[in-house]
Formats: sequence, structure tokens, C-alpha cells
Amino acid sequence: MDAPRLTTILDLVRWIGWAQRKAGEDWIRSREITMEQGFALGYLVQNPGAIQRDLAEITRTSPASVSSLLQGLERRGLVERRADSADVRSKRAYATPTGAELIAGFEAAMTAVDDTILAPLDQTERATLHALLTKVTAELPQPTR
Amino acid sequence: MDAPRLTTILDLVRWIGWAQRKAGEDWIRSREITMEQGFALGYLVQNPGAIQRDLAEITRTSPASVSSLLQGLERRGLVERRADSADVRSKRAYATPTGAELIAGFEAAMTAVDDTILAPLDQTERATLHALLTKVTAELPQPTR
DNA sequence: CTCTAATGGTTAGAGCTCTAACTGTCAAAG
DNA sequence: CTTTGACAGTTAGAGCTCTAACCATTAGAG
Repeated sequence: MDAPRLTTILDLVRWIGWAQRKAGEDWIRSREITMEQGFALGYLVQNPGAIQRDLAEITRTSPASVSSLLQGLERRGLVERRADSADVRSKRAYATPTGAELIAGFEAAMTAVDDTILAPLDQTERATLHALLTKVTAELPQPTR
Repeated sequence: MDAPRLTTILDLVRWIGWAQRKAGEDWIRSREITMEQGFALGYLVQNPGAIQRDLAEITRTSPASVSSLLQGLERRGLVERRADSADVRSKRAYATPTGAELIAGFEAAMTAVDDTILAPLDQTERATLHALLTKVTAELPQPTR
């Protein structure tokens, strides 16, 4: 039958992604940073000395983008970059104490956001959803992390 | 037992949304326009005379954003705007023949993209996924269309 | 050892998004 | 009929993203 669907699966997917972003922004707004900066900072706290290329990969973005993002964070003293002694091309990035302090709780807040969004689903449904989405992403390019 | 999940549901959701965007960009790049312009143009072909506020709503964006987006399209002669005769505040937007011609096939291409992404799932699984996502979005703010 | 290709980053330029402040128009109350 | 508030849209300023062009450094081939 396949009646024309008013809201496709991909519409719903984009919508949910958008909602997560918006919810996250509400938490982060007080810190005077952006979601992207929050993700980067959080990642650097978990992975001190990460190289820019890695950051570009896990955020599914470009090296150019990471470059300007980190420049902004560095300008504000939230991040530090030092060239790798073994390979000067690579720049290792670290969250400064200020940066780490600023982002403390971000991870937790995002987890809370996720939980709020998924609240309508019970554990079984979440497992099903996770399985289905994994099946889809398995055939996609680019790893998530 | 709730072992720490390496890739959360929301991670997967964002990933899929990103993949859709990228795939769409591949199609659209030859037209020298952006995804956003493509969506707007496509919407205006389907809904001639739409008002900017509506466009902002369905794209889950701001009036300011629509304003500049349409300015770009208008500058290139792909869109026309005329004030509503009954309410001069409102500006009704129309895709020009050139604009409509440019975007012809976009909708179909996007549907094809969606189908490719969802290829790993059979009809039953898609139905389940759609149901689960709908359950989630039912509790979210902002309608999709 | 040298030449070439790959690799990590950066810059420039353009588009999108947001917030905040502002214009002009319409509508409703008094 | 005026005043006040809601509403549609715009502009300015800043951040993010992308592509394309470009540096510097490193690795590999010969």
C-alpha cells in the first residue's frame, strides 16, 4: 500500500538530532560557548593531547574547521596547543584547567538530555531502536568515534 | 545490565542525519546551490506563495536565517518575493521557472538517498523504526511540517 | 642522499545559523 | 480615532562549516 508518509524516517531522525542540539545549547549557553566548543573541550578532557586530525574525524568535520574552532578556544585560554616533539606537523591539544572546569558536567548534562528525549521509550524499545540504528549505520561511511 | 554503550542512540541518530546531508550534497553540488537552498526551493515549488515565517518553521530555523537564505536565492533569480496585498508585512515567495527547473528531481534524489540509507532494513523493521521514532518525537517541541 | 608524494595544519572566501536590536504594519482596546 | 502590543521581516555581528589553495614536515622510492 505504501501510502505517502507525511513524516519520513529521515525527517524524524533529523528532528531528533535537532532537538538534542537545542537542549544541549540551553545548558551550555550560560558558559558563553557553543555546542561545538563544548564537544571539543569535552573530548580534550577525555583525550588530552589529541591531535587535530582526530578531532576532525570524530566530529565528522574538516581539518580547517577544527583549526578555527581551536583557535577560538585558544584565544580564550580554554585550550592549549603544542607541536608534537616527534612530528612537528602534528599539534597536540589540551584543555587548560579553566577549560576543563568550564566544561565539567557537560557530559553528564548531555546524558541527561538524551535520557529526557528517550523518556517515551522503555528499555526494551530502546534496545530495539539501538539495534535498528546500528544496522543502518553499519553500512554508512565514517566512524562515529 | 546497562554496560556503558560505546555509541549511544543519539550518536547514531546524529550520524544518520549527517549521512543524509552528505549524500544530498553530492547530488546538489553540480547545481551550485546548498542543501538549505535546495530544501527551500523544493518547498516553494510545492507551496508557491509560502510566507517566510512558515519556511522558518518547517526548516526549524529563524526568520533571520530565512531572510538571508531567500535573499541569496533572489539575487540569483531562483526565487521571487512579493508583499501580500492583504497584509504588506508578509512576503510571499515563489520559485521562478529557472529555480523550479534547477531543483527538479531534488525531491526524488533525496528519496533515493533515504532509500539507500535505509537499505539494510526490511519493511517490517522500517515500520518498527518509524513507530519508535514517532513515539520519541511525539514528546518533542516544534512540528516537522 | 635526493626527489616526490603523503600528511597535518592554516588561510581566504562564501554560505548558514543564531541573537539582539530595529522597522513597518496590522489589530484590538479604549 | 488613537494608542499599544503583536507580528513579519531585516540588519549587524559573531561563530561554524565547507572548498580550494598553500606551507612545512615527514616518509618512501630509487
